[in-house]
Amino acid sequence: MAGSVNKVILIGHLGRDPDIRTTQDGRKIASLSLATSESWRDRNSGERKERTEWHRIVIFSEPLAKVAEQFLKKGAKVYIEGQLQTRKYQGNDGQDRYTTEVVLNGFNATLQMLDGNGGNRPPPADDPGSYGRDTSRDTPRDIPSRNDLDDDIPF
Amino acid sequence: MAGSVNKVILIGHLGRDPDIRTTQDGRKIASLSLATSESWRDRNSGERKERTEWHRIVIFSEPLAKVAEQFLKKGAKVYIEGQLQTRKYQGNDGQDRYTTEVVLNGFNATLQMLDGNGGNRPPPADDPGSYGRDTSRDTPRDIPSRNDLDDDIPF
Amino acid sequence: MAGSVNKVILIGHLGRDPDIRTTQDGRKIASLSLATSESWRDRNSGERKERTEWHRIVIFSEPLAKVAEQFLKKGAKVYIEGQLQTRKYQGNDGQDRYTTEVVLNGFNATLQMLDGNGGNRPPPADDPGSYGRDTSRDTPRDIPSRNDLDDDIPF
Amino acid sequence: MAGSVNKVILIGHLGRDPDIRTTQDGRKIASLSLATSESWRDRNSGERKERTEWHRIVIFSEPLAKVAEQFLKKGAKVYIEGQLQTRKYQGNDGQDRYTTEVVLNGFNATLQMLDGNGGNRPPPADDPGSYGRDTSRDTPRDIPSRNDLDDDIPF
DNA sequence: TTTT
DNA sequence: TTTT
Repeated sequence: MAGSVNKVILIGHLGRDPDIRTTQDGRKIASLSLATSESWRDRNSGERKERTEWHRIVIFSEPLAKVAEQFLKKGAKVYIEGQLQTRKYQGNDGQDRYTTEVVLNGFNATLQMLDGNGGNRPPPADDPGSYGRDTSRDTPRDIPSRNDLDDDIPF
Repeated sequence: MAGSVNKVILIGHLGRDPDIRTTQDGRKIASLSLATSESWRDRNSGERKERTEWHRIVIFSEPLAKVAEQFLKKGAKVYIEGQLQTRKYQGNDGQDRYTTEVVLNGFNATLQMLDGNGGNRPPPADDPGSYGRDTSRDTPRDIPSRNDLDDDIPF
Repeated sequence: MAGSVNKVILIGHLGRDPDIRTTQDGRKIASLSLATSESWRDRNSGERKERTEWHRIVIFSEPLAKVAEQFLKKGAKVYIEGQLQTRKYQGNDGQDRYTTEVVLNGFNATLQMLDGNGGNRPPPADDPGSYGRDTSRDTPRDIPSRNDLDDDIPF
Repeated sequence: MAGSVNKVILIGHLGRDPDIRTTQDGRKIASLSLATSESWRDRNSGERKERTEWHRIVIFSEPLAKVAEQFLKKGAKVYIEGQLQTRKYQGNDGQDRYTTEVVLNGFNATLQMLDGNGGNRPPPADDPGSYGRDTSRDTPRDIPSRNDLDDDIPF
């Protein structure tokens, strides 16, 4: 479609260590569970409210997946730029289900660490601290089909 | 949480006319089905590929919902800024399911028409053409609980 | 710096045809003059106000520069994603001056046409209508130094 | 203009303590000097390059200006969402000059602290840590005219 | 499941 | 200098 944009920008913390998988043809894929929260004061009661949202992040970009593997850990604060994708999968009961993910496929994706050491682990000697855009895979053709994944459980 | 960001930016076309509902306490809520597409040339085959993604947009901001109701129609091209929210609902089989939506709640939300007349309808005399940020409802407290909605089907 | 982001997102109209220049080593660079406007009703007087902002866009990404050259024209509506850069130049009086530009250098840049024909010109037979991210030049090293430009007037 | 967007998203560090001024009618305005950096490896030489960009941030939104005054300090890491504005001023030589700023005017603006304590100062007892969108001033009418400022030097 |  |  002419002039389409699909962009997600998130800043939040990882709820657990990155999950790293390998496709049948040897590429690494990282999945992150990212929390964003907002808090506000209720107009009526005056009490403090907080709402946490959990996001499923899937990193198909291999350089970014490797960064996630090496440098991110539970608790890490990150900036993420990706796009929304919803995919169908079969539930355990055989029925179709859908899940929406924030996909980083290198074409348009960014991952930035916002704390010094990517979580609660002491920083490695070669910790990049920051991280640029993946420039090695930059067209959508690089998105592995879901069939490449050797998992049978959606997430 | 300190320093959290949850932002979605989309430009696409409506797949159908906006769906307008009314909460039990009389507020209007609009739902949009928005398509974004990307196309690229396959690195190997050289053939042209296209992928369309459908997004469910829910407008809790009443001014923006009214704009949607009055001015948007199937085919309209829009710019949307909102945030990601995933909510649980009961499937027909009684099981928990989840759906992820792009929510415009006035606190952080934008809706802009990018074509002259909001779709394939001739423009009304008072067509605003553009549309600013909702400034009348600007805190999360304005988000109606899902229980306010008189629907029993998620979407 | 660890975790830095520099991003500009604009939707507006071109005030004139793109200006195309060629560097000494043969690369094309396009400059755009882009208007964004906002309108609102004054809280006190109740009258309608409008403010237009002009942005100087510089496209170092050669694929995007070619798209600008071929398909954009005065009046075209575009979506632009780039980054802020301020550079120093010598005024006619020999004094230092500064100008801030929105730079599209392929590393992080997007240009999307939002109207069918890129302005008031009838669309060419091969009008792409839309336009993807530049993926051929995707690191900052591709930014031509200003000395490459064969102009002596800043803009 | 129909469907216009003017948005800047920055993550960087403050180069100095915020500068707080007061308008003639008593409103606070904060100015920040914010650095963003990018680094990459040169394609030819293979050496590591870094480029730092300095941004002038002007916070007209009074709640956000107060947050800046109370909680930000040289070295603080912040997320900023604002819009581009270029204004004319008179140089010391009487000639017109222009400066481009990232303006946070409450209508569309966000300021988030990304480190615990807003810089190198120990966190105060009531440090908010994070900070929501200004919702008390949300229309452009709140932008003080530049004439309100009691400065005669642009920055 | 994170974080403040 | 654009656009509505």
